[in-house]
Amino acid sequence: MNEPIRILIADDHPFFSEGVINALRPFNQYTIVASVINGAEALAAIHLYLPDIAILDINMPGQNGIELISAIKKKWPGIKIMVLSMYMPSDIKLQPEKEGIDAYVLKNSGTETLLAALAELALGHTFYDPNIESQNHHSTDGFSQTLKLSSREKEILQMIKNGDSTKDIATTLFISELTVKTHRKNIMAKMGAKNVAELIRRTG
Amino acid sequence: MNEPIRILIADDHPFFSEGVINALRPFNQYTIVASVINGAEALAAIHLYLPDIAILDINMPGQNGIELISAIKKKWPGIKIMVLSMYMPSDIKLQPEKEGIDAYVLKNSGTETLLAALAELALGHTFYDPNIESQNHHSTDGFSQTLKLSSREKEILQMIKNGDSTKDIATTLFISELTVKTHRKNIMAKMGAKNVAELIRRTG
DNA sequence: GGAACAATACCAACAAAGTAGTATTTTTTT
DNA sequence: AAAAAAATACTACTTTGTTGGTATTGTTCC
Repeated sequence: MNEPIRILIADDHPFFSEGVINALRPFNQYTIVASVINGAEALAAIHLYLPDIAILDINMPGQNGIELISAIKKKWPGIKIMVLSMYMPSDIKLQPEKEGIDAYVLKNSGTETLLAALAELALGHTFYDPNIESQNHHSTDGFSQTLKLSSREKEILQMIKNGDSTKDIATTLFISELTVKTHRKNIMAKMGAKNVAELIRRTG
Repeated sequence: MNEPIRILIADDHPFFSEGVINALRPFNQYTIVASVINGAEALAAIHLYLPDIAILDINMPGQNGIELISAIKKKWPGIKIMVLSMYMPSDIKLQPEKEGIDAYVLKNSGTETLLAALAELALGHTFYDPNIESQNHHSTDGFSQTLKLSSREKEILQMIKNGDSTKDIATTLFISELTVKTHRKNIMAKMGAKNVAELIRRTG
């Protein structure tokens, strides 16, 4: 028998983690070395246990999941990252590799999908949940541009989501309202949203 | 030994259900009689198994969780309803009893909270997760009116959150755009929001 | 029966957001 | 150094959303 594959799981919903642990119990090629509930604990636990695979929920409170992933990949490039989430933001959906995500699985998929993803990771491959396509395909589908937002755009998106108006944003960022409008327009286009409500739906 | 308390669990995330089942396994006063993944299956399973307690996720795809609850309560008034959810919409938070909810527990609470809630239900009491208070307290705090929305307002709020425009809403509800605008205005006032983004922040 | 609430509809004025372009400068990547 | 991407700013126009009123009808609560 080979060495078991060491897995860390980070999710702020204890029952969910327990469900995953339970699902993996019969397969002794996998060992759960730690189960944590936020990003800070995840970093500490990785330092301590050096898992082969980190299973992360990217919608945890406190910090940005994407930043957590890049922090992990920076320090420990060898660790495979699996994102296990409720839904997948459309920008990530299109180029998960760029964010350092080796696999993603939807939470409403079952054990089979999780096991398939783990098996692929063990082989050094990637795995992206096929169910993700049917999740919410909106009008943008058909021709998909590079939907990745620039950091300025992400900054402004965040402010929009906070309820800041174009004027508010222009004032705090010391730029013209017109510039903010341009960013806004580009964000909308990239995310395929036609108003703020849709924008929020598509970006969590 | 008394009869075990029969529980049904409905959640569209299999791992989560497994986690709950696993957490309850050591306590043989509880039996999970069914685990389903949507509202329609829940109704069928209740008909078949007549559980004492139904644990429901109100954010399941397909149908409205609140409507599911009232459907259950209408046919089977004796069944205790526990809502187990990621977050709690602020209107429900304020008067859960009115919606027929006997207990609610946040998904990021642990086994202890779930067991406490089940114990209270078994005694015929209600239980509302205390962690819910700290979830999101925003600027409106200080003077809190009765923020309860009428059912029409809740319906329209939901459509706004879905990204529907005033015109869209008027068309689907067969009412005047002006009426929708009035509702919109009243919703904004009751929720203390000045734009759609804030509205969404305040209502999960 | 009266008071309060809910749902409907309207008006007017204004603010903000969204659509559709062009264009310049700076930064980053190749 | 050239190319590409990002950030900036502008014009002009359309649509949607927000504010602040009034008003009628029906329902529900006391």
